[in-house]
Amino acid sequence: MATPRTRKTESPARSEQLDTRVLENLVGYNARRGWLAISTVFAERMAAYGLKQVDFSVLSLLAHNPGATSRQLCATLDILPPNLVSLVAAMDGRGLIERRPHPHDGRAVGLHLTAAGRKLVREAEEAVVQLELDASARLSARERETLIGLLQKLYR
Amino acid sequence: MATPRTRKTESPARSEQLDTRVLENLVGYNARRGWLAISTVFAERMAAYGLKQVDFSVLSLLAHNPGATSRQLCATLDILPPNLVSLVAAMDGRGLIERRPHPHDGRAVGLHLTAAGRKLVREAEEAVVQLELDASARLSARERETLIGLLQKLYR
DNA sequence: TATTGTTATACTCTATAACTATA
DNA sequence: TATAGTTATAGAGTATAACAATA
Repeated sequence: MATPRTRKTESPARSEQLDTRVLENLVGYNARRGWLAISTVFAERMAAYGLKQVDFSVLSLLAHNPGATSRQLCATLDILPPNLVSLVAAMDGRGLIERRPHPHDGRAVGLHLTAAGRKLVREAEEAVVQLELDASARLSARERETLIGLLQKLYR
Repeated sequence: MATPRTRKTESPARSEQLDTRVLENLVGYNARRGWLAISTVFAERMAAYGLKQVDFSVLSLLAHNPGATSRQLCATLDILPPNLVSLVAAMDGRGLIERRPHPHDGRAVGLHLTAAGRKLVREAEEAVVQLELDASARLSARERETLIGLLQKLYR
């Protein structure tokens, strides 16, 4: 164990590494650490596109769900409406999305990617797929699928 | 562009649910959602003990690594030193931990659980184990182990 | 009366720079 | 010169209350 010279039960923390066995048996702890690892790579690579994780999620959803509303994005991504406002405004300011009146509901606004937005999403999705493969390089394709399936059992 | 009633490939976002297939194929997205799900249950149940996730991690680490220093906790949990200060102060103020001079390094402070701290950790660890089982109830014991192992391949 | 989108705001979490005392 | 712990502070991220326009 970690008993350098003298006692054993009193001061094991003198060694550099701590015993993390309890935490390492928790799904929550490991899910957070795993997410954090990927998150770091994501931030590094996607800075080139000026996209954070939420930004990417929103743009990608709009690419595959043209005309989606803020409310739908919030419900899908577990974001609170007030916190989406500035994000959407920023995307609009960058010319990546357009707000059009919703065809069936005068209160709502349909969000659509612009041509520039579609181009960026295409590149960004490729970059994310690659970054994910790199960040999970120690997993086989089969393991990666299994991991995703098990994670979805936690929240879906 | 947006053809409201006739076409079907143009405005799919009229339905309530959005197509999330791209995001659902990403490990990062799923790890975050999975962690968030457990995180919610954790917050609900552990409020009774006055412990957030970091608080629990720190106390649990100290239970199994008596005399660990702030620096070691920071390195282990990926916390920045300034952000641990108030946490440790709070635990001290609640009478859960004690700061003792480090035996071999005059700069460092060894952190130790008090009797009250040890009692709380014992109860809290039991509660967390139970909460984890409930939050991952849709996983078999084997699946839970697999999930943890795969997550660790992402960061360890 | 309920819902969409919004403003304003507060609270928490995370990050950076700089200081002190020891090594 | 480098490290452990700390202070102060800034910036993200997340939360609530309240309002206008529309249903």
